[in-house]
Amino acid sequence: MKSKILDIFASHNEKLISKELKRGEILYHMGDDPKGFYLIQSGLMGLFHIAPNGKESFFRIFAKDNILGHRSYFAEVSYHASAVCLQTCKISFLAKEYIDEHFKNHPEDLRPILKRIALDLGNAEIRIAGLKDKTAISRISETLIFLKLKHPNYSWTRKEIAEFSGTTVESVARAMTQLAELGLIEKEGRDFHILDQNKMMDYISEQD
Amino acid sequence: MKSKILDIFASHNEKLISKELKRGEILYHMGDDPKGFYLIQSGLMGLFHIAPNGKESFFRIFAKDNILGHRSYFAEVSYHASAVCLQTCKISFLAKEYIDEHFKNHPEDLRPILKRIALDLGNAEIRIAGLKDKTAISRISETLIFLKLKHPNYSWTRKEIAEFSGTTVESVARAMTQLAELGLIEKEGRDFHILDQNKMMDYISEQD
DNA sequence: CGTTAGTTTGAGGCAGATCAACTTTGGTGG
DNA sequence: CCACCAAAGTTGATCTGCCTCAAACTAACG
Repeated sequence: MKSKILDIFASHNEKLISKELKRGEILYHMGDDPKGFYLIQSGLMGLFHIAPNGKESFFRIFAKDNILGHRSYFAEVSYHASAVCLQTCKISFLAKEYIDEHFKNHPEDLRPILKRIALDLGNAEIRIAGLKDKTAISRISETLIFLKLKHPNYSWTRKEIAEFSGTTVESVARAMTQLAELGLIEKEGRDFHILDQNKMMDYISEQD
Repeated sequence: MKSKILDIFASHNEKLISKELKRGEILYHMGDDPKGFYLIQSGLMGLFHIAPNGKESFFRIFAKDNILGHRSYFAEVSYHASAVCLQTCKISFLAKEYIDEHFKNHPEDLRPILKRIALDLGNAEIRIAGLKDKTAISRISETLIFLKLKHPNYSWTRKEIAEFSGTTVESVARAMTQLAELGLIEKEGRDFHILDQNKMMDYISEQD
């Protein structure tokens, strides 16, 4: 069952503006005001926060058929993070006015978005708790599973893994070396594979 | 402008179940399945996560006219945290079935809830970033401002401040001593007052 | 192949947690 | 009303996980 959100884009075909982004390009910046929704047709995007001191945090991933920019639109605030292209993307943009109109006519379509955001809020809060009660290697292991299972073909960089797990590039390198020695993952060039997810989950719970 | 959510409770007056909770009592536990919405008539509640190793995280505050249990209901998952009474509460409970029905008939009422959750998601993610890029004293200072401005009459404990800021009781005590010496806050028994919020904000930005 | 971005490894430092001992507060029951 | 005492808060000493800094290595792309 596909989200009804796609229908909003489908039914406004002639109003859509297409964009193409290459790795590293930015779709929108922290602090910008939301102008509408972005639908990812293909590729991979990440939502990142950059602190005044330069430290980056990686909040969420967006892939094909995901929408971007919806949280700030509904919260009625400017973007709290920047949307960055991880892998060449084709993106459709639909302006605010059409979205306003759509939800006025189809308020029941709010529900799948509410569900998505409610899930994301739960995940975010679990990550807050994890930053305080889990070790670095445990968060890194979880992140490897999460990112790799979600996008097996994309070769995640150590930096992305670090920013998602709330650690550093060096800690990720050390953790991955250790996990490889334990036979839980396998390194292949810059990429990696998860060899035994169950043993890895067990390993995570031991780390307390 | 009051949220329309209150109307859902008002219009189901005869269906409501009243509860009264005293400090420390639990409204629902992590892992329980949502059975409906809770509306706080008076008092103060907190949403807490307890890790296997015993470490607690304080996610959100709920006061008069706030609803509780809505996130899990819309996410369609069990509670990810426990709702604990901080100050004697009067609470109304409205069962799921009435809520289902209400939103089927009034899907436009989803919007204020979506807004609330979208804001909470933003706040949660900003807290994730802050745990990595801000110092302990900076997070503690922010937490003092946030908690005290939101509920000036409630005497927040060092433990609550610690669990909200992602630090420890001892770090909070030390930070508060320091902030008092700087003339930014004033300690009065176990309670405290913020003397100069602007200077305190400046102080926070210096901590990088 | 050469260049550069990405990765690894080592050494060292430190912010903040932990552990422990002591003090203060404020509620309550005699 | 006051004395008591358990809970809350403070302070000092120590410890440690992980970050930081630095330097060498290597994959991948043009």
